[in-house]
Amino acid sequence: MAAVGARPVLYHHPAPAGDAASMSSYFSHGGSSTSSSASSFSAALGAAPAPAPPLADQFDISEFLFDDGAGAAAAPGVFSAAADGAPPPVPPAAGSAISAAAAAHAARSAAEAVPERPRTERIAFRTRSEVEILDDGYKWRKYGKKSVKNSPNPRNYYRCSTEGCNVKKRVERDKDDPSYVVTTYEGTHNHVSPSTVYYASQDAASGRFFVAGTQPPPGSLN
DNA sequence: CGGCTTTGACCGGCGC
DNA sequence: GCGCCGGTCAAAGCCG
Repeated sequence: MAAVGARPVLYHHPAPAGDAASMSSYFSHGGSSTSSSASSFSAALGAAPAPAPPLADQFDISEFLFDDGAGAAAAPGVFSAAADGAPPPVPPAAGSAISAAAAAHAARSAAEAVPERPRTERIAFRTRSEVEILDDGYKWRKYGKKSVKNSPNPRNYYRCSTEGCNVKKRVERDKDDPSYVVTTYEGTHNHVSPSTVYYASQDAASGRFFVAGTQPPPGSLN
């Protein structure tokens, strides 16, 4: 249930066993700086632009940190094609669904004159959660754990366990507020989530993103 | 029995 | 050149 693989397509897992995370919260898109104007990305499933849902106590994405080391100033297509080396067979539907937001992001990045960077997409967000394993619909295998210098909390390393998919994620507790979990995704899945896909769309007037439904929004096809 | 987690070792990059 | 640090590997153990 969270935005995965640096794209505003939300995956909802039907039955998260044990953890409280259904992607019913909303989150902010804070541009390239970690905590600035966290105002432009709000997602609400189905209807209203969402006051805090009942589950917010357990799962609440409070900050959406776009930490793309990806050179996102390139073409809008980078979001679906930029995984290390091998162009992933992203389904057309997903590709088009992300284009609107990708374009918006690319435009923003271009305006900031991002210098060349390695082509690895990275996206980080902070969630308020008791559990560190957020069920985002993908299957992750843990491959490492490390205590890092600037944090009293260990950092856990996960890799997507789908064959051929080398997306990684790091999970660690916020050193300032242990009730928050900082999750960093790196790379792009070259397969679809086994769960339902929700497509994001952007409101032209407010610039806000929202979940448009389970089919590509009409205006999102470039 | 297969897949996953755990955990210490190892390695490469970077700063001093 | 050296030491530190973050990231990954891989063997062993655990669990369903």
